[in-house]
Amino acid sequence: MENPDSVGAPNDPGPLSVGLNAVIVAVTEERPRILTVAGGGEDGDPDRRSDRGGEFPSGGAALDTLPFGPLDPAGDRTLELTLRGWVRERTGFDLGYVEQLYTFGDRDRGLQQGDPSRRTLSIAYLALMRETEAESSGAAAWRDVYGYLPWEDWRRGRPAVIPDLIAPHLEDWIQTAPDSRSREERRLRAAIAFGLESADWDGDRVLDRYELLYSVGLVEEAFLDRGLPRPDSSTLTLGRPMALDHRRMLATALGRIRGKTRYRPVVFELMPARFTLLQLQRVVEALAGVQTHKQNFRRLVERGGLVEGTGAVDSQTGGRPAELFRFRKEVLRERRAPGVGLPGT
Amino acid sequence: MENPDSVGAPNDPGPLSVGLNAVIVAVTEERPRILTVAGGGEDGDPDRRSDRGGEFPSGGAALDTLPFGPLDPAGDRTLELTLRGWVRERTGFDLGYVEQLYTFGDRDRGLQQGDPSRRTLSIAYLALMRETEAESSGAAAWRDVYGYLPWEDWRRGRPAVIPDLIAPHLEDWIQTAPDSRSREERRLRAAIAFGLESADWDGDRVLDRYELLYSVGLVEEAFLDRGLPRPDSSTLTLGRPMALDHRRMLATALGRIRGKTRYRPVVFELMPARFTLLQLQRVVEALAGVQTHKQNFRRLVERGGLVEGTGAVDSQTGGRPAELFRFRKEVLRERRAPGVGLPGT
DNA sequence: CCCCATATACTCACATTGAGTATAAGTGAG
DNA sequence: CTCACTTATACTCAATGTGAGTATATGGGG
Repeated sequence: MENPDSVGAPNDPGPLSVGLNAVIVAVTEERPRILTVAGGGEDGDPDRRSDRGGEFPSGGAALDTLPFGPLDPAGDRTLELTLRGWVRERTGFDLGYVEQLYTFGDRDRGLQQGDPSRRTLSIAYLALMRETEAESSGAAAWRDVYGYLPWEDWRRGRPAVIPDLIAPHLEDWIQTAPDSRSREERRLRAAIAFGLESADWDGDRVLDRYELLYSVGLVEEAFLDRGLPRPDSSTLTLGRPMALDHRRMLATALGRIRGKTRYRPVVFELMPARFTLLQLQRVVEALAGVQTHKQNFRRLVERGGLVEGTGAVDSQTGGRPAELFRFRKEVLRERRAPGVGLPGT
Repeated sequence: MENPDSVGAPNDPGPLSVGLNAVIVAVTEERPRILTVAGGGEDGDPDRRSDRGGEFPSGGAALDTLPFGPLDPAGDRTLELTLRGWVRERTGFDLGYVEQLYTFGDRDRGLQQGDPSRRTLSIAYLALMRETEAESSGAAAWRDVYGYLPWEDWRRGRPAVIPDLIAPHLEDWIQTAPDSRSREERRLRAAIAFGLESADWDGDRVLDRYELLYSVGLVEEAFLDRGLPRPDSSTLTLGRPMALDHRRMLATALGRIRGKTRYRPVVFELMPARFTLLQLQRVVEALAGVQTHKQNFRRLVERGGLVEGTGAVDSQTGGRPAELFRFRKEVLRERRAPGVGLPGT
């Protein structure tokens, strides 16, 4: 990578930069986590990252960011290889499962970077890692996904912020619609996204919810993107903010994982080679953000042919020892859409 | 758009271009169709398109291409708006439903364009249009999707090309694997993709199948991309080829539609405001590429709350008149994942 | 008025799913 | 060494959904 600035000659990067972001997910201790690096923007030059915190409007602590790497036009054959390359280079991780998520290219997504004339495209990827491989390293930190998206974790019931904070703010937003037609649109959108007014909670609509909260001004990024200072504690915002639109990327990633879990055996990318059914269940629940009936979960994965017993047992359970299972990859041949369904599928 | 070349000054487009492609889908006469334009590459300058046919290695007739538009870094606020803009400009269509599909950025996807040193990124979008709005216009043509992907249409049973041509070629490819381990991998991949060896056909795996056929050399693009001449009739290839990797984009789009139909009411984007249940069924079948049980389909959409009767009837059925239905958007509030399931869900 | 075609209603066996109850097999306290 | 406790695993049952039919309704055209 001799030309780390994405496009054009070093002295004239041109109006358009392209880079790659990675949402690297692992589940440890029943929490879904992502790999973040502190501070830094997306100027395509990782080495200048450390001294750029001052460019954030806040002037305060740098925000968490997702790992970012520039795209070298003459570099690797595929975008995915580029991603794997710089992740290995900077974190030492060899990514396993990787899939492209979405390309973010709004004109004003660069506003936080102080140069509105330049457009930065970012191709976001989702990567899944096994918890055993997920050792923290250097400046990178594993952070709880639900620290950024606290309203998404329903494992211990409906989060209190929804009725206490989100619903009232949404109601205000609905009432301030210009006309009654758009008021009804807003009401429907809010109800579907957050499961209000007799609608069911749909775990997959993570991005809808984040974008709604952004519209309503309940996430800090809504202030930052307008060049306003970071709100102090008198202004209520939800979840830990991230740099640029990285939290939107995270929301996209979580929604994708939740959806895909249902029809492709992606959870196993997050599991060690052998695991108990409870461990598997906890990982699925951590991602889905809901609890499931234990006996039915067992029936689902065992009779569904997703796993097979190994004969070995794990005695560290605190009760009766549990058999260790492994993923049965033959299931891919047997079933059209093998996944781990959850309540309400 | 004063700077149609995507990146850098007009005289120095730089090593990286970014553009948008649209897979615009409509269903007419029980066939899914896409909007194509004849010939042309992706150099970011639409005006030069007409005289570029000679750059294709074939030297023959220009290949069908998907509509393409350059990204103006200083242009519209979002990528989607850019797409809507140039589609309106050039075809007169106001797109309704639009979603981002995938970003294609392999280094060698530009080989067909004659300049391997330049990398062209393309962000592909899926757009759905109602058949009534889908009037052909100018140089654009609506083409049957299954003309490009003939193995995907199972409505009249399993396509003969699968046992006659594809399976034997795949078997050769399996046998020529370097070692027995990769032989087994190939066998599994082929079986899953094409439903061989007791595996079920999975309609959603459209992209897997296209990529497999590409690997095996059964689609013309596999020759074109290596700079070889277009194979003559003595070499068997399947389906109508497209320029660059546009057929891969089409495969991505079809897979996405098929998957999404199952859990989001996207089909209605392709239907007129009022329709009979048989019309709806035909559209769903056209996209899914399979037939369904009529009575069960009715039960599914009617009892599932997806549609509601209007009282009006259509007497052009040839038998008993059919009631006209409309989409019931309230279903979005009532059900978490309202879609049109098909056999094997 | 009868035939034909399509629409629509209803039935039935079977699989899937949500929610329990019951039993098994470890650990550690006394 | 037995009991209380914990987790694992097996089994039951009602409700719902699904695949595949049969039966009936209602138009048009000879």
